Amino acid sequence: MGITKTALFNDTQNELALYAKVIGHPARVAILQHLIQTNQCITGELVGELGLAQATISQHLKELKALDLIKGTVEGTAVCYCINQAKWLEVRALFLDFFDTFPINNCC
Amino acid sequence: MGITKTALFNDTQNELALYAKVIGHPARVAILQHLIQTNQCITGELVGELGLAQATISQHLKELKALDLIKGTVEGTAVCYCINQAKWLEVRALFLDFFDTFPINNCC
DNA sequence: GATATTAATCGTAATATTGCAATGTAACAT
DNA sequence: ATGTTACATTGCAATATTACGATTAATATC
Repeated sequence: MGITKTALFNDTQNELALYAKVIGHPARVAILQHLIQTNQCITGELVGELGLAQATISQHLKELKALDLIKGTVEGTAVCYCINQAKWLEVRALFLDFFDTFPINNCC
Repeated sequence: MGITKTALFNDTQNELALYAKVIGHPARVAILQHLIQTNQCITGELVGELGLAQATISQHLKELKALDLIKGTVEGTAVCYCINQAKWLEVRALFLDFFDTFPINNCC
């Protein structure tokens, strides 16, 4: 059906899944990495860097912005994007929590 | 088109996105968490725990197994699943790397 | 062997995602 | 004012994902 039954799961599970999903595309990973490395950049730079059409990049940026992972400010005709540090640290903590609990022993 | 242009991105980006994608569903998050907490469990237990149909759970388990995140061994009519610790640590390192590099200063 | 139990697989429907061309919009430039 | 530049949005096609009923395969039990 293509629709996820979020009601069956708790908030942490849904939240983690939501952020994992947005990271779950190499273009969005590349955008985040680029923003981290350069601290900021304009959309045109990303369109040049990655090999995707402008409309596609814009769409990926929209998804990252929807989850508040990045911020954008208009600078003339250009738009400057950067990581939303507060959110980044929040999501980072979410993943660290998830990965820090791991089984010591194997079985099966 | 629904198809990701993986050729445009580097191995790390594609790998991270791939694992993020599989974590990007609350049912699979719940399965992983349950396996971590109980160290191991059979499919039927998961079907009882989460509120999804047996076929759906089986499908999610298949995806986790496809990425080698979990292992399953047949035990009579049941199948016992557990975390593949080696892979778990590998993926964990991938995400720690990704999140450990973050910008000190904000902009925009 | 017949039958129950457990889980994987198949088939299908509904929805989501990815990607881009075309178009729209806002700010700047001349 | 007109054109230009930089992005966003719209509309669409192709593919992927989610979910489940029905069926199948494998092992137990009687």
